[in-house]
Amino acid sequence: MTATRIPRQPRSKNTKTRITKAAFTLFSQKGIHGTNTKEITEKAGVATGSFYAYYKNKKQLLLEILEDFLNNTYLLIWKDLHKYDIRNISLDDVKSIIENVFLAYDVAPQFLSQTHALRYSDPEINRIYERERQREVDQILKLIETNRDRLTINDPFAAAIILHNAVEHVAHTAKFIGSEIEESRLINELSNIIYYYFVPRNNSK
Amino acid sequence: MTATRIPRQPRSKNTKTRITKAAFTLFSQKGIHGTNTKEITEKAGVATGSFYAYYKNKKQLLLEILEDFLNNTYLLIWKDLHKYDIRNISLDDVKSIIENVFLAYDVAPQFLSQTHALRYSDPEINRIYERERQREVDQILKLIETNRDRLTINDPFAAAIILHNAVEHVAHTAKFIGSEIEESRLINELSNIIYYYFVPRNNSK
Amino acid sequence: MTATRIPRQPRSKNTKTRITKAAFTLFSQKGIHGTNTKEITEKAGVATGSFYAYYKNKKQLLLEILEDFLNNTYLLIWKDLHKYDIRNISLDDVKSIIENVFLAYDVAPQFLSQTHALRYSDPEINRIYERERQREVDQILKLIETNRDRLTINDPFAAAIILHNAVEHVAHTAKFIGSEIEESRLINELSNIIYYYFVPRNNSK
Amino acid sequence: MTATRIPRQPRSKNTKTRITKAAFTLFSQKGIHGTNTKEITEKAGVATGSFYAYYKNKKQLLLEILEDFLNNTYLLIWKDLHKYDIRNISLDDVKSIIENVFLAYDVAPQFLSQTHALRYSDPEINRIYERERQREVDQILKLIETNRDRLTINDPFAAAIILHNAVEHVAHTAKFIGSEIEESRLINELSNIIYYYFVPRNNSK
DNA sequence: TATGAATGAGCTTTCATTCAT
DNA sequence: GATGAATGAAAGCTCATTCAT
Repeated sequence: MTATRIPRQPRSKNTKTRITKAAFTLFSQKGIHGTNTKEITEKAGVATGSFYAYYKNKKQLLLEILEDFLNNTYLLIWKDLHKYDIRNISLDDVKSIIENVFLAYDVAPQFLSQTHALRYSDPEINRIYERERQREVDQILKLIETNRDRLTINDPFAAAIILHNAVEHVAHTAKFIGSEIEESRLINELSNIIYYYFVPRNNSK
Repeated sequence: MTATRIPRQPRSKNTKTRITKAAFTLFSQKGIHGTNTKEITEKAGVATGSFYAYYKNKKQLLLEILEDFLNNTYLLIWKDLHKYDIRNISLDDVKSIIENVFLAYDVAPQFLSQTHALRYSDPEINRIYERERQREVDQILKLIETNRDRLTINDPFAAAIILHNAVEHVAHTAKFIGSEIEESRLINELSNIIYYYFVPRNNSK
Repeated sequence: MTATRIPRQPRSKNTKTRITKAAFTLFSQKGIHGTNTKEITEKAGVATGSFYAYYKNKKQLLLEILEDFLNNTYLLIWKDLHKYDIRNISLDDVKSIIENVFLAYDVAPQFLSQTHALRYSDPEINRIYERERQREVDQILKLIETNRDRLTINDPFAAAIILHNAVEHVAHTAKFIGSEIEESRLINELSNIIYYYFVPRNNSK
Repeated sequence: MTATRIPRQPRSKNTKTRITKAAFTLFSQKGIHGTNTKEITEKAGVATGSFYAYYKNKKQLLLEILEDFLNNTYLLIWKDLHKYDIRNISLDDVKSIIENVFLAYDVAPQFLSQTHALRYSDPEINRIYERERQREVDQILKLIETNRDRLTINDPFAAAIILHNAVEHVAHTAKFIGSEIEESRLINELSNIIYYYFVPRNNSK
């Protein structure tokens, strides 16, 4: 009924930005459920009403922030995948790709963790993440398909899903679940697994 | 002030069990945040007050249920890992292990998904999951260590973490994230990746 | 979803009664729109939550109070109409009937006025009032029908509606709209109009 | 602080008119309480701030609209009453007067219904309606007084109030309360009642 | 004069938890 | 042990009104 305001003047652009930034920070720090609108507006230095002028409700704010984040930041890591020439791909190339994914998690680890957590209980959050995941899987798939004749991969689509999933979640685990092991060791070994999956080594140990 | 009641008589044991079962079902169906105590006690056919006789609060209920579930059901899948003789391990053995993990997720997929989602915002939930994860990683690690000399694995601990993570999350993804691909294809390809990581194939394509 | 509580214990019977009474008073004094739930619960000396244990919302409270009031108090005035023997009805009988209606308005004039005002903007309030109105019109209609052959009334149903309406609203007007004239004068003259409608007087002035 | 603006230039006259018209329509459609200032200014195609340039607040807008409406539209029906020569008044004359009142309710039935509803909770609204009512009652009273010696009316003032009230509310009821009976039947019978009150019929049935 | 972004008091409603019985 | 009525802090959201531009 009440249409949300579309900022036209610099003043209000500022207001919306301040709300978004405050929400981003608080969601990361205290969790989505742990943050209420009052806290957001207070941190943003803005009135309660302004919040609802720009966002229909808390949920819509979250969806917008997440979508922006994934589009602007997250995707970038996987986007350049097609640049690699799989015929000459080296172990270091693989390592470099994986390192980039790990780095992506450093941009806003808390926020990613908080929203990721909601995938399984919130269909709308999931939808946004899924769209992104499929884009990323597609990048991997294209890389495989391009050189399929040179690879011993039976099911490229399944492989793409699994590889994406593995890299993604190992990074995720490394960042959020304890610190029993250094990241570099995980990156190294994951690189090995993937590299030797693409480029079988000789059994001549 | 009132210490949490430890059920001794059959009648109250029944009460606690009924609360636990009702909560498990509702948490799975409606999510943790989506379930309130009134619903739990109503479904359990028990008075509101009884809830607090057995549980300090809603959170403690969740922790207890989760811990029980992981101990009694979840762990079982990985427990028998040491039975495998890695010298003679076949692709089908690997597939069988992975299939078991996938099966585990069928026991209570909704509940797992709901609680898993809270790992990243709730340290106590995370602690319980972490303990479990470490136990499972240990099983894999033992398997590797036993045959280390026969394998080309540089960093067994890192490998164990990654392998566990990959299997775990591919299963997770298969169950909860859309159904763009049949599980069997994921299981097959994941088995390939892991098997050929352990048992390098000849490069003689 | 949350079923409203049906009071079983004396303690809670008391609570519901206190809410109802407080609401009745406040609605009368400050108007329906002018009264909020906080005021009601405060006046009732009851917690906010208790309100919603007994009533789904403010609207439902109003409907219940109104329905009770009309059933228990309001109807009574018209109920005994059939006792009158129209063949021997006197001007004083008519006057007595009208006086009773006027008296009915003294029981809770403010509340009647407030709810009456909502008939035209609220279909549910109107439905309740309409049911009552039709019952009352029926009483008048029965009285007319019984003696139709002795009366010069062309359209008894229309007449019943009009007579009911006139008595009702003259009483209403007398109570709520200024005090430019004494009630007794209105009662007297209204009695005349109705009496001479039933019992035509001679034109021999 | 800022005095309410009195429109002098055509442009602003237009603005005020547009606000008034939009408000009239919305009040009629959605009720007074159901319409907010944003909706009004949006429908008027005017900025929020402009509203407060012309009206102190929402209430004042309503009062002005109502007063205008009663002065310009409503009163007209009763205004010509003195034209009737009561010595030769016919049943059709009475019917014609009543029909006019009924017609008046067709001009803006929703608006009348919405504002009428507020009489009993809002003294200022009531004041406006009362002034109007007294003007109308005066018209009837004059008609009676002019021919008092020819009539059998004991208390002309009371009679005027009652007659006005009856006509008014039967029309009101006919328009807003269900449709269990055709208007024409109500008009006919009401005309009978009033006509035979003025011009007693012979008892020679 | 006109604009529309910003304000914030105020409202309804929920629900984990307590406690008298 | 069990009951369920009562609690009240806290949350989300609305909207009449103000005021800088």
